[in-house]
Amino acid sequence: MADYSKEEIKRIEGKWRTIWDQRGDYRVSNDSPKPKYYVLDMFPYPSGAGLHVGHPLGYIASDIVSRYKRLKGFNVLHPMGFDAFGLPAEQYAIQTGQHPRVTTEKNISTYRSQLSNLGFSYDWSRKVDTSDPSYYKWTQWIFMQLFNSWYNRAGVSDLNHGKAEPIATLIAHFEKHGNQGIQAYCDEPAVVFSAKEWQSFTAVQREDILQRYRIAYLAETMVNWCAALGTVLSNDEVKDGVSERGGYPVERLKMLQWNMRISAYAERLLSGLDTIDWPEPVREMQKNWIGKSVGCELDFPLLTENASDDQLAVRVFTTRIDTIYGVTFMVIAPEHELVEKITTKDQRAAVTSYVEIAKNRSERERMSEVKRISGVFTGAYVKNPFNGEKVPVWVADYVLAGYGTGAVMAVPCSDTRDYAFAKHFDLPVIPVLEGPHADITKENFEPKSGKMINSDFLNGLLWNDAIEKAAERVETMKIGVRRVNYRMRDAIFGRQRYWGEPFPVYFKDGIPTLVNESDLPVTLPEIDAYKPTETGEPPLGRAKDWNYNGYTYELTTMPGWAGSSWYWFRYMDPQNDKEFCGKSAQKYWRDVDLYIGGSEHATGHLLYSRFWCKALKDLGYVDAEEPFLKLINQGHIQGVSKLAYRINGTNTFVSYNLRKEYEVTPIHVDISIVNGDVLDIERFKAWRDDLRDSEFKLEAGQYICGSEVEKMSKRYYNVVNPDDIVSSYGADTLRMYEMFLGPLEISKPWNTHGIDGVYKFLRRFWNLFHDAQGVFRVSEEMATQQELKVLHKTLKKVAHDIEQFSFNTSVSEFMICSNELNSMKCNKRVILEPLVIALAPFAPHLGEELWQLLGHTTPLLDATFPIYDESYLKENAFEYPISINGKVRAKMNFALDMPREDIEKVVLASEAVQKWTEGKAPKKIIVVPGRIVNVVI
RNA sequence: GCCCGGGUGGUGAAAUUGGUAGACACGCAGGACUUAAAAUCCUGUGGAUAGUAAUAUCUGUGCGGGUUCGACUCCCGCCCCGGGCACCA
Repeated sequence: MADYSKEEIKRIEGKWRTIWDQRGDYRVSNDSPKPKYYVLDMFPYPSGAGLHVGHPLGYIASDIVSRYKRLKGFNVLHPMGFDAFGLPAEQYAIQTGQHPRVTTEKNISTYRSQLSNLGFSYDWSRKVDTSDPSYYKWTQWIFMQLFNSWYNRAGVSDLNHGKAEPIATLIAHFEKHGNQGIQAYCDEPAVVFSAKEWQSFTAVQREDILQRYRIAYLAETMVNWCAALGTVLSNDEVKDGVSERGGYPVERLKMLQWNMRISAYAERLLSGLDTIDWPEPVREMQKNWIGKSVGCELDFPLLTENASDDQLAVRVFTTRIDTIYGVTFMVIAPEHELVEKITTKDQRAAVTSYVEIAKNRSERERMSEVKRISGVFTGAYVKNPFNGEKVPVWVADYVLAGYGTGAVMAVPCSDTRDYAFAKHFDLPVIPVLEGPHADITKENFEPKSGKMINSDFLNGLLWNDAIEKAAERVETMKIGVRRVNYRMRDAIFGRQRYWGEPFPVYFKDGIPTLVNESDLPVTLPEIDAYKPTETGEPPLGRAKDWNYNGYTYELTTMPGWAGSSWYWFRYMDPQNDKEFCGKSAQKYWRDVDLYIGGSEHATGHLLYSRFWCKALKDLGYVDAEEPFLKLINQGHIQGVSKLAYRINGTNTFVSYNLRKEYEVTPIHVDISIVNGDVLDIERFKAWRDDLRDSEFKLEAGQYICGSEVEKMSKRYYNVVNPDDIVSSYGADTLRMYEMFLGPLEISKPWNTHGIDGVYKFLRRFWNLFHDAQGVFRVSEEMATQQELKVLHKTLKKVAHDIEQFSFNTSVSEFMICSNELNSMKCNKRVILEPLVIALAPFAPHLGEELWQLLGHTTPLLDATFPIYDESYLKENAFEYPISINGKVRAKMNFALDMPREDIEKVVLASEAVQKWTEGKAPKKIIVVPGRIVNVVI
């Protein structure tokens, strides 16, 4: 007796997991004549809460694709691992003294067992763990390569391209020519030096210069310091002036920090987006983050009575050089170096106090006061180089020191911020554009519109032609150059934390120096507590006897994104202890064909990974310019929280529809003690001690809870554990149900209501193979045309849907197929066997069991996905809807190869059409073969 | 404010990309089996009107207009929801 019952499911699924494991079905070889296909999931951070039903959504999809591609004859790499360094384990360590390694290992093993319950086809022998020394050895090694390189822009026509090269080539150049003739992407060097000077520099001075060129470098930078977390955060970890994790306040501080010169790659990161198949929103986000703007940089010479100052000029960056005749004032950032120098005596007091206030205002305050206009006149004037007009210079904090030159030429007639500023301080506005949308005072204002006026040689031109012409003039006048600016800043690469990769760096006479490659990895030392030292050093400052030949190590650790910026390479060759990824593995797998994960990583992980991939390519270690060819963002499964309403100041709860009559505070109730919307009052009282004496105001004898859709989280008591679903329905049902829920990319709340439908389908499918007594039985008869048609229609749709990543419709397709076969009472092997193969990517356990019952001894994954045959789908006739004036009024059958004219004749002569046309000849008749016949009267 | 997505039954959603809107599933209603319930199976199910009925007609994809023989799909204007960016010159 084998009904597809709960017990039977448990038996089947357990059995196959064991067999897969023992037989090694999912081991992947790097040496195969088959074409490769690499399917990657964004690896999880193993949190203490374990997996909830939302996590596997993307993993299920990628597993379906992996299994499908294997059946299609590809050698598929489908690995899984853990992004194991991170803050929660460390916070937990600070509170409990428990070593983060211990917590992390425990969490990893929970995750692994939860994942294997779902029947994923991962090759676990390729598991990576970013916190394992054998892994982070190579993270450190990559850091060393980046430290030892610079970005050369020479020899490339487009200045913004170029590539990373070993630092030795730069030093060789310095020795011969100083830093002249170098086209490097670097911090503006304060000095230009000759070869002679270079040779005269001390080691410290030389290193100081090299740091300006290295791709991984140490520099004094403004950082986002989060005192509560005791660490710096990158820009993408700060949201609205508070930390993304925990929501603690963040302030701007200047600190000596490790950085990554990602800005050197801005142009390649941008143009590379056109070569990869990624969702539009992610590409947009990366484009915005990179923030390219093309314009001009030019000098406005300072006008002053003081003769010694006449060298000074204010350099501005503008994308709208065409509007230069509309400049009526100039604004520089409070932090601008010229503020000191140019402010006149009369204005000094006002300027100093303004600058003081602006500097002390935190980023957060500055953001929240975006709309407030403030600024102060410096007393200084510059000369507009185009028309010689005298232009007053103001200081205002709406101009940012960190972007462009920290100074703007204000054109109030075409820029809304400049306009607001001009209005507020009563500065003049000169219109330079004329057209229906060119008036800034009007609602329909459009800055890029109209024709130039009041602009001398530009008059009459369109704005974009004027930009071109004005830019030419700037260059011929030698007052400036065309320039491209990027909003993207270099990435901070250091944390004042314990649980991260140590830097392979020590300090020798104040010079940051790399350890020998043979001394990698630099392992995390044991320390007695995981918090900063009393003197404010990072936790690693507590380590005893931790040094490199007597020299002190760098005490910060690498940020969370270090380990995840190259992990897909490690999966290709995970055991290699000579290289981070061997050449031959690299050649075979090359890049990721399909990457599935959440869009929250759009400007973090996904950008850093592209950056490292490009840098490694420049240095000759990898072949791929882009790591992830196709990206899919799976949506998030949200939780449905249940709420009870407590009357303020009492222990009485009112039912949902009565809550408006009282002052109430909603509290989250554990969803396991709510049935539908009805609260189980006894279990509620037993749930928490403080609720034992609760009283209730009921409606219709029941307590009804409210609901809210929010993030699935322990904190809201709305977590659904996949293990629970697996134990009552089985992994196959859960897998199919999660796919059935809707399109992969869409976020949706979890509800278990529909899961029965999927379970019933699987049971019915199972029953096709079993007789009324539950004994396995298939017929060896030939299939009928009709049965073959059902089979091939299903195969065609399912294959097509999987390739389109439209898994919800493929599940529906299987249901339709099974319903049809059921009503035909078809139990023929020739029909059922191909369906088992096609269904197996979705329901691998069930598939494998039926495959075995059908008499196969080899793994199902070695089978071939059945090829559908169009000829079975061909109809010789088609039932045409006959529409009259757009409305379907009749249906008629015609052979598919029947000529249009003949169809027209028959349709016109038909009774149905005669009735509607009342005998009159129609205006027009349109026959779309295989679709519709439309009669227009 | 700017840039992306998206609005289809009671619910989750389909729609071969301009060709019978609502497939498939949940829920609901009715029926069969059963002493009864659960489970299972069958039937119906966007709305309105007419009819004992089979059925027929109208209406219907956020709102208003347009293109077309034909629009959920394309174009213009508006409303609402979700996501991202936010003084970037």
